[in-house]
Amino acid sequence: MSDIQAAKVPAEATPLRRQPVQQRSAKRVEQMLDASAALIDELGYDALTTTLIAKRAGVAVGSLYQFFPDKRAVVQALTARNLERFVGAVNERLTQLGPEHWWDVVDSILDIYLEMHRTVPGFSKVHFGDIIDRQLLDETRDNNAVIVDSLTDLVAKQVDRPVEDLRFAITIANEVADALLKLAFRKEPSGDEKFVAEAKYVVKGYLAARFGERS
Amino acid sequence: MSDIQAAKVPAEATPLRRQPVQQRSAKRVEQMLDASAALIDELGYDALTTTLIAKRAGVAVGSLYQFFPDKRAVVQALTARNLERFVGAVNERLTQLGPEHWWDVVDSILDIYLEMHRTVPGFSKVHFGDIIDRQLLDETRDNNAVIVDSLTDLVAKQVDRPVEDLRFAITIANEVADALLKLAFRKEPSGDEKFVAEAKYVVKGYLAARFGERS
DNA sequence: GGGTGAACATGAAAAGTTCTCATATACTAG
DNA sequence: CTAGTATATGAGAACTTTTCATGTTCACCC
Repeated sequence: MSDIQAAKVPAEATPLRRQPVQQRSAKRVEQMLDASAALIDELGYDALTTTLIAKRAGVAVGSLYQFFPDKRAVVQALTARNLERFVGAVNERLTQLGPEHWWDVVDSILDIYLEMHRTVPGFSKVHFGDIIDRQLLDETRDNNAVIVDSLTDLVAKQVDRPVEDLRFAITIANEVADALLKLAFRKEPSGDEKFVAEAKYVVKGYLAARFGERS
Repeated sequence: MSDIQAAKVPAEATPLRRQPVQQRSAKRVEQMLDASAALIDELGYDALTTTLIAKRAGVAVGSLYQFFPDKRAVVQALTARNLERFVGAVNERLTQLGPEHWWDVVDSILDIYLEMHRTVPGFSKVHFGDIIDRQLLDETRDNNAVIVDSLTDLVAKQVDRPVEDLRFAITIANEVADALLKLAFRKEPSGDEKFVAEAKYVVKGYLAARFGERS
């Protein structure tokens, strides 16, 4: 038993070169991610520089490389953090409100997504399913599946359909929602209302058709 | 009048530092784009290097900078070329087949998109509405509108609705199709059939609902 | 409360990229 | 055939990424 305990792997797809152990370094890593987020917002991904990140975070470049293998990993970690926050917020709201109809769940989730777009630095540029992951990460793809899986479980309780069918439909819905909300934010920095509304309409329409339910 | 003629701007949003005038240089520029496409397919956008592009294209780095202001511009130009080819193919098929029902037009367009994904180097990584444009280009967004506008004209002849409503719906449909087909190609390099089919289903379903028609 | 080893911090410099520019050659018009 | 422009080139200047040897801080133990 103790063997099994001891055998727990630190992290499957570790983006970090070394996991921060002490609190001070954990804090530093957070600072670096914050700096990255801010810089991505300000300058865009291409103009991002390890030196800049370090300077903004108030640390030496070397410290950055103490934990991250390379520049990509920094952005990857930021992406992961954004995803975590999103999933966390979704879970919180779902458990908080108790089991509602999935119809409302869609609204809740999209609202959280909108909220994060508007308030979390770097979220609009770097989140699950966005630019960088597609290019750099493959681990995140599994993370994306986390969302889909959570939702699938939830819906499975309300809809009598094979789970795989549900997962498929939710995967599609997830992708559509992401694309349309991104479009909404491209049209207008704070998210064009008309496009947001249409995103909700499309997603609900699709799911209703696939789940064979009405509200 | 001659003034007006002479005043024609070389190119509004010129991604090129200098337009190739002689044929030999035009060919060289094409070679550079070909090289970029191949390298992006092989190594990904991040590992792309101006030196690599030049070497692969069989030219000196300086030649690259003779025409492109920077690395981004190269990818931007590649994106533009991909877009042009796509629009060209779409127009060809549409005029070739004559005015069909928009239902079939959707199929045609998605099929062309699939075809290009499978045969044009770099298309899956860099095309209108993809990775790089979102980050680097804003001009391309207008190009994207070209597609939407073409389709809007086409549909306007068949559906009696305000043009702006049509344009909006087609913008949405375009975005959804792009997202879902990208998903299909992420699932499987040659495009997962199940996801491709669902993409068509979703797009048609949405448009039918918005256009208030059935097949 | 002092010792010890691991974790952490640092920044100069090695390695690698981007981009420039002075120089040389190819075209094109006349 | 000649001037003038377009194009080609690659060494190197400027800037980034990444390494690493060196010095500090922390956690734990006696």
